[in-house]
Parts: sequence; C-alpha cells; structure tokens
Amino acid sequence: MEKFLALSIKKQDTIRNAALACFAKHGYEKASINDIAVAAGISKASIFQYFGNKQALYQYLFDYCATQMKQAYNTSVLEETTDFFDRVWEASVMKVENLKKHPHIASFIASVAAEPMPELKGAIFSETNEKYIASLVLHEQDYKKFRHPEDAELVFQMLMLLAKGMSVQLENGVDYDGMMKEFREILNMLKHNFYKEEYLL
Amino acid sequence: MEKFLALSIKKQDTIRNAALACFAKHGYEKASINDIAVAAGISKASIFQYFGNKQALYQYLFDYCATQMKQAYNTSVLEETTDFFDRVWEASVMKVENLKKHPHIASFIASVAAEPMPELKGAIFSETNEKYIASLVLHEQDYKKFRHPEDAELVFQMLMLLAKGMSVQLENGVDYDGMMKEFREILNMLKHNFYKEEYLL
DNA sequence: GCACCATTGACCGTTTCGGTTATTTGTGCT
DNA sequence: AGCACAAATAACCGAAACGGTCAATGGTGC
Repeated sequence: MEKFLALSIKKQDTIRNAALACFAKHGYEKASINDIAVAAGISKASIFQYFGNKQALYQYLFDYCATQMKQAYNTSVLEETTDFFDRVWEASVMKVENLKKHPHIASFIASVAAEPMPELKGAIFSETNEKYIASLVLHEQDYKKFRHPEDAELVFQMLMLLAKGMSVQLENGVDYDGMMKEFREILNMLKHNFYKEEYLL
Repeated sequence: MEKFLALSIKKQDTIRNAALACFAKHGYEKASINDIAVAAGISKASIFQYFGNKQALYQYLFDYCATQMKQAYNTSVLEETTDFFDRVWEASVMKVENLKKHPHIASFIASVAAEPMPELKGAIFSETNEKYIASLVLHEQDYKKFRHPEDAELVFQMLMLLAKGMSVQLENGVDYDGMMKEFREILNMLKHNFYKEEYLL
C-alpha cells in the first residue's frame, strides 16, 4: 500500500474514485477488480501491485472514508448559530460542500451499510451523520419564534425528509448550486410563513 | 413463458419478486440466474424452463411492470380534487398503496433507467410518474388561497423533494403507515401556515 | 405399478474471477 | 547512444461462476 501512496495525488484520486464508485454500485462481491481497473483507466495488475488484494483495497477505502467524514462537519459553527433555519442551512452547506469534494464517499458508505459485514457497520455511522444531526436539534429559544410552537418538531422532521430528497437529486446528477439556491429559498419561505412577524427582519 | 403462467399465482409472485429484487439490486449483467433461483427458493433450471433465457425473463419483468404501473394511478380522482394539498395527499396515497402491493417494481424500474439500454428508457418513464405529476400541477384557484400566492410554486417543488425523501425512507424499510401519518400531519401543518385564515375550516 | 410431467442435480463449454509472473515500457543517468 | 532500474501491463494460472442443456428424479392420478 506504500506503492499506492507514492503515486501522484491526482492518480490516487482517480483510482480511489473508480473503486469507490464500483463498490458503491455493485457491492463488495459483485464489484470486480477488472471493473475498477477499467474505470480508473489502468491495468488490473496495477491495482494488485498497489493494494495487494481485493479485501485490502476495500479496507483502505473504508478507512479513508472514515477519516474524511470525521473532518467533514464543523459542529462548532453550528453550535454558535442561534437560529434554527440558519443552522439547518449551514449544516446543509457543509454536507453539500463535502459531497462536491468527495462525490463518491456517501454512496460508498451507504453501500457498506448494506453489506453483510456486521463488524464495520456500527463504527462509522454512529459518528458523522448522527453527530451532525444531533447538533441541529431544536433548542428552547427556537420554539417561541414559531407562530405555532408545537409545529417546530414536525418542521424539523420535514426538513430531514427534505434533505434526504435533496441527496437523491444530487446523486442523480442535479446541479449542486441550483439545488442549494432552491433550498435556501425554501428555508426563507418557511421562515416567513412559520415565524411570528416580530422575528422576521 | 406459458409454463410460467401455468404456475399458481403465489408461486408466480414469489419468483417475480425475487427476480425484480435481484435485477434491481445488481443490474442486468451482474444479477445471475442462480441468485434469482436461490432467492426464489427454486432451482436454476426451472427458471430456464419457465422463461427460456435471461433476456426473455428481463423483458417479461419489464412488460409486467409497465402494465402494472399504468393501472396504478387513478388520475380522474385527482382531477376532481379541488384543494392542492389534498391532491398531493391523494397522489401520495396512491403511490404508497401501489408500493405496498408491489414493493419491488419501483426499484426495478429505477434500475432499468440506470441500465445502458437506450431503447427501453424513454417508453416507461414518460408514462407513469410524469403523467401523475402533471395532474398535480397548480391550478389558478390554488394560488389565491396562499397568504403569499407567490409561494405556491416553491411549495410545490418542496413537496416533490419531500416525496422523494419519503420514497427513500420507504425503500429503507421504514413503516408505511407511520410515514403516511407523518406526511398527513406535515400537509395539514403546511396548510395552516401557508393558507389565508379564511380558507381554513 | 405405471404413465405423465413438473422439477432439478449434474453437466456443458465459455467467461470471468482474484491473483501471479514475465515482459514491456518509461525514465533518469552517464 | 546505451544502461540500469522501477513502473506498468499483457499474458497467464487454477478455480469459480456464468448462461444454458439434459437426463435423471420425484410426486400425482389412475
């Protein structure tokens, strides 16, 4: 695996992305090294040269994703943001910026979770997503801004669903910036319709 | 293929579901007849007995899904429903009822679209989803109910995203009825916050 | 016990699998 | 130019899995 790390960053990235995409799409068993090699534009033998065997490649990708995801979310910024909708917005921006930079990580991790490999599942998921959602959670000061404070929690759940829908769209190739612009408008609209007037500037 | 249709309805259903699930999960090339046979609890040879070869099985499943989907949406009911949120609700109920009855059709069709088979793609997609969304579209009478009529279109787009997020949740095994209950509550909440008071009973 | 037919275990030739090795290719040095 | 050395790959390996076939099996009505 030192062989791989000696490659240029660009080539590393190409190979990693090809491997992540193939494993994400087909799962561990059905993704063949040949698929990955073709997708990366190199020979099958090179992949064995770099990683030794299939399982070691998979493990490397998993570890790589784990460290990347831990760096992805800056939860301290979220804790400083007092308004609920702004907090959701900032978390979404983080998520999308991360998705832009590492487009295949999310789908790879999702595919790992679908794999019958019990030992890996727990570790990564409890970090990352759960943690970042936890820092979004409604505070006491948020409720009172709502015209109907009892709506706040349902709005929260609605936004989680909305985020899931957005993820699907982004995976299907929808333009990132256009999607984010639309989401910003949606959040503003919700604010204007759900908040008491005194909390609208 | 007459051999297959001579089977009991229950057995047909088991085999169809196994095949749909396998093709949906792995795609045409990577889904093997053996996978399907095991999933269906029958022998590989039987599948060739019933369908002749792999491609014929795939074609049968595609045709089966096409006819099922055409029956799925009762657009006339939608046209009779005057309120926008109610219309969205009824369309969602139809969609979910259909998903309950045929849990694997949606994911199979989605996987067909991802397949590099240009000839099939167009046909089925322009039917079904597009048509049912078309009958949801905002009418003139809808706009004026909104406190801010210019919000209506964005609400529409938001609901489309929301529906996508719900589909993901349902595919991931989330309880149908619980999800629908939540969605009903969300729609009611949106109505109460977006509509002028005079349009709330 | 026998005829009938749905079902399947065993098998076919071929392809693809993960993995190895010997050869080619590129590169820097003299 | 020629040489040494490493990087990349074409060619190859045995094993497994592929789509597909077929003869043997097993259950059912008579």
